[in-house]
Amino acid sequence: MAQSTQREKVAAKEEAILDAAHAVFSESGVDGAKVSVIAQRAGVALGTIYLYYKNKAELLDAVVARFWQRLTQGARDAVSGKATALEQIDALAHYHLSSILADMPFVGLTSIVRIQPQADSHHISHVREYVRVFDQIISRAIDRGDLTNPPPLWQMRDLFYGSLEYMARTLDLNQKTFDSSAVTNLTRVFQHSFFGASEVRTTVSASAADQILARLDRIEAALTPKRIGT
Amino acid sequence: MAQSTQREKVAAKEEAILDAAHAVFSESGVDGAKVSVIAQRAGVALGTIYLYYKNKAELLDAVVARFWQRLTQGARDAVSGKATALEQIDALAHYHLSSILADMPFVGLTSIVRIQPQADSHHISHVREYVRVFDQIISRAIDRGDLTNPPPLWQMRDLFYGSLEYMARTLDLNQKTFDSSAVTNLTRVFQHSFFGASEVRTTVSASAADQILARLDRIEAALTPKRIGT
DNA sequence: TTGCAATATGATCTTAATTCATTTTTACTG
DNA sequence: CAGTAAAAATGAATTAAGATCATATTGCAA
Repeated sequence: MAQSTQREKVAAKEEAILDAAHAVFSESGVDGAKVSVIAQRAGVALGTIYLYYKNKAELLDAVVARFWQRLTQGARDAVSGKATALEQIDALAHYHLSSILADMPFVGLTSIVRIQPQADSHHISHVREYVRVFDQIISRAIDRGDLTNPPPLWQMRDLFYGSLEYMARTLDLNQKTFDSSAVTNLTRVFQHSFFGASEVRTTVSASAADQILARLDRIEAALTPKRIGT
Repeated sequence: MAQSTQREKVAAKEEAILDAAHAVFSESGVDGAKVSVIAQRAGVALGTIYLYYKNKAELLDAVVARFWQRLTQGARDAVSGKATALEQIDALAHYHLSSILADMPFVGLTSIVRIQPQADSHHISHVREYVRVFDQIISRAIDRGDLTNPPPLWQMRDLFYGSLEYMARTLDLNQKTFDSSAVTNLTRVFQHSFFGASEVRTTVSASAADQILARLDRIEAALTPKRIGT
């Protein structure tokens, strides 16, 4: 700890406690994690933990909160470069799956937080913030008219995150690493079920090329006055 | 307890303990549940619990095991009357969603069991048995040739159960009861993404077409000031 | 350097899981 | 039906871990 100000020292210690707690919770589960071990790992005395967090449950809350915050930031970054809704969905799915896979033991824990009768309002608001990344992608696509006759947003959201969490569990259980086919297929589901206009599904694919050509013609025509940069 | 034989008495007492445990775990969560309260609720002395189960964790395991067994039986019954794969999927989704909704506080708990380092092999095998109902529907459909070029079974399975669990959580969170549109839309996703639309994926180089479409989307997005008609 | 407020410590307290010596019930025998 | 040995049940005592708090240490300003 080579911090100058007191504030920095305190912040660093808080970080150390959260890091230790994250590790110990991941290794031993919530019940198995001993506060004394967390304290030891963080290089502070047992009582110090209770200076920063009221009890074990609040410590877990803090670790979970930090987890969601980081995840949210990462998700925004992952999506930012992509143009179309489907590309964004694909990028988000890729990011989400690889992120939770990288932290599986901890992710298993987070569902626990929900159980605590009180105080999960924090938790919920963090999750809300996180899934807003997805919601915005879809909302924009709907505004743009990309989705014809879409189901309620929450159903698409639950389909997306529910599928990915379960896939992550399966991959983890089978000692597999990231599987890009899972992401591709999920994106494809979105494409076929929600994005693809009803005609794409009903009429035959043979006309796909014709459709594309027709659309290119339309775009080209629309572009003639204007110019597109690289 | 008006049982005649000793065996029946013991079985009845075991049932009573499991019932009490199920209730108390649901009400208070795993940590909050006191074994003494469970014992009281079951009408036995504290020590008696430990005659039937080695510790609290094993008691939870037993409750969870019974939960999965009942769920499996119910799922088989729910599917048995239906003829086509899509009807069976719809019936299973309906059954699964309403079942876990009816027992949400407990369902939240079950994910915990996975955390315990040891002994979840039981748990996993129960879950495997349960999801076999789904797997068989899909396998038969594949054999029958209903699915052309399907994704791996586990991905469809995780999509199915993951979506439903998340939908259940959302409904529960919003104090909603069963929502049949959620089931309908999930079934529709299966129909459009896996069952129908065989040509789309098989014939035309799907990836190439997708890439072109994605690029068109990007171009179209870049044109946002100008609107392109259909 | 001194004094004081902010921090940190870990022995102590408390609560709840688990054990086990004792009691009660059951089932069998003469 | 009494006697009795095994099985089942009990709850006081033990143990483990979370939480508290009186005391000690540190950082900072005058």
